[in-house]
Amino acid sequence: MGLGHDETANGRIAPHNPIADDGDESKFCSTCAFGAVCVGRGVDKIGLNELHCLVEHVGPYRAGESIFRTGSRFGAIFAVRLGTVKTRLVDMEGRELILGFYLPGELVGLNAIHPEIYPCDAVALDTVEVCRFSFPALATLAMRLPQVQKELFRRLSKDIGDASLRNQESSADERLAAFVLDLSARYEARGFSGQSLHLSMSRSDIANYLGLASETVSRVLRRFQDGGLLGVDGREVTINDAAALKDIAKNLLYR
Amino acid sequence: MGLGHDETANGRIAPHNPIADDGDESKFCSTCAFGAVCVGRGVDKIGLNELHCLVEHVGPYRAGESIFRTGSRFGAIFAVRLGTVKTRLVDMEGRELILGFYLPGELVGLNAIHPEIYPCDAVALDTVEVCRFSFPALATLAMRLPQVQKELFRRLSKDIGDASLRNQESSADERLAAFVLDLSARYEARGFSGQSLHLSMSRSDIANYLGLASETVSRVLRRFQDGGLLGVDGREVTINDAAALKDIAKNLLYR
DNA sequence: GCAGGGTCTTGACCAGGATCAATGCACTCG
DNA sequence: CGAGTGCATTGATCCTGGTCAAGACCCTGC
Repeated sequence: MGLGHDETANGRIAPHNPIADDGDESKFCSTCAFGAVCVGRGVDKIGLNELHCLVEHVGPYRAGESIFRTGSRFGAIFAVRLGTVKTRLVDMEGRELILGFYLPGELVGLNAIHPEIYPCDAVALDTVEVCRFSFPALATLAMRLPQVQKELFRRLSKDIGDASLRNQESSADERLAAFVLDLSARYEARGFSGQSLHLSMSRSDIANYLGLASETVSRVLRRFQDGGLLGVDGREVTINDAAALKDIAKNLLYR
Repeated sequence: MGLGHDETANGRIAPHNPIADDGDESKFCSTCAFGAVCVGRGVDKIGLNELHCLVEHVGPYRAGESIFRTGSRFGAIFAVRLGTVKTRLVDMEGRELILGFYLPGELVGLNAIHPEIYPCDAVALDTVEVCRFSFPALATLAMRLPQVQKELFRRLSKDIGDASLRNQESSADERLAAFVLDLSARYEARGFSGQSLHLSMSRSDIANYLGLASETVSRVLRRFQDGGLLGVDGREVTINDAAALKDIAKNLLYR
């Protein structure tokens, strides 16, 4: 904890990767998925303490390591504290299907409640630390604290909406514009810069997630750069014309 | 209630459309989304009664009528009792995006918990009756009955998994094979025939849902029929070679 | 019966993006 | 330092499935 930098798998320093710092519990909670429950919405001190007792800090994981694996028994959900996590399936031909990317403060593993085993892998894209919430304990707590139950319902419901919106068929340009704006908004929601962002994932991860070929991702980013919409330098992206991007992505955005 | 047939908007009789009959409460519950909670899993009599008290029967709706509309305040989730419901967005250019189809026994509206307004329309595809569950009441009940809470978590979680699987990029053949098999399995899970099924939705609804053109749906169905995989007669479909279909759809199925 | 309006089907053509292939680039390690 | 590796970029070609257009089929209502 309190790492001042992001050390990637190959040891290089990537200072842009934001951290949900919990050196100060209240600051941590302000960026965490359950922050609203703990801090903002009138949960009493006892409930707050119980939630904190229930949390277990895990990590760090290095890039490529798994937080959980497909098929293992579901026991907990995870809030990302540091780094970026992707979730993925691997089909029998060994092809990967990326389900989502999770930034600091976001919750991973909600899709495992139903099957009671994790239906996907959760893999660190860079150095990752997480908070582990035992789900049985959380559910029990939710029996007593309406705010906790409500927040769980909300989070689950939101993920349904987000996932089903992604089903819209759309062009490569729309998808990429929406992808960048979505990342930007999520960083901003946690108090980080939404203007310039670091993509922790490879082009082929992005492509896979968006249902495109990685070559297409390259080409579209290039086109956006040439058109002055984005600045692209490897995995560093700056948004230069958010309005134009929003216009391109408009059909994928309103949620 | 207890309608012995399905009367569509134009008055024609379509005897194949299954019904989640609740003339007998216990039979109804056996096909309903909450059946497992009420009947199968050790909820005490009091809890069962409370759940039944909370249910409100609504309908019938005729084809094209809305159960709820985008933007209206979220107050309840609905279990389909009779007929088929689709959920959809309409974008500013008036184009429709179909999010899902719901058969008897399935729950509609779970994606509305988060935004607290319905994020989509729910529209009857034929004559529809539903059970209305006030969500605040249900959440309150869930505070006391672990099985109810658990079932809600499970349903929400399942919808996340289902929605994100649909994001996989795949060919028209894969999508249609998976679509038919999915419908078949869902009918079967409720005790109806999975062998021969009636499609309540138009070709263009299917196409929209699958991210295809309706012409493509026609062509692929024709090809499946010519290949002996399906029997297709308008909206009546029979599955003749489930194994072959599963092989085509294999990458979209294992969940 | 016939006209009218959906929905579905079929055909011809076209384009967006996938695939294949080559090259560049950055970093690691021997 | 130079080979090796993985990722990113760019170009050339091909194919799936979308679009446009016409016709078939079915139901309804006059």
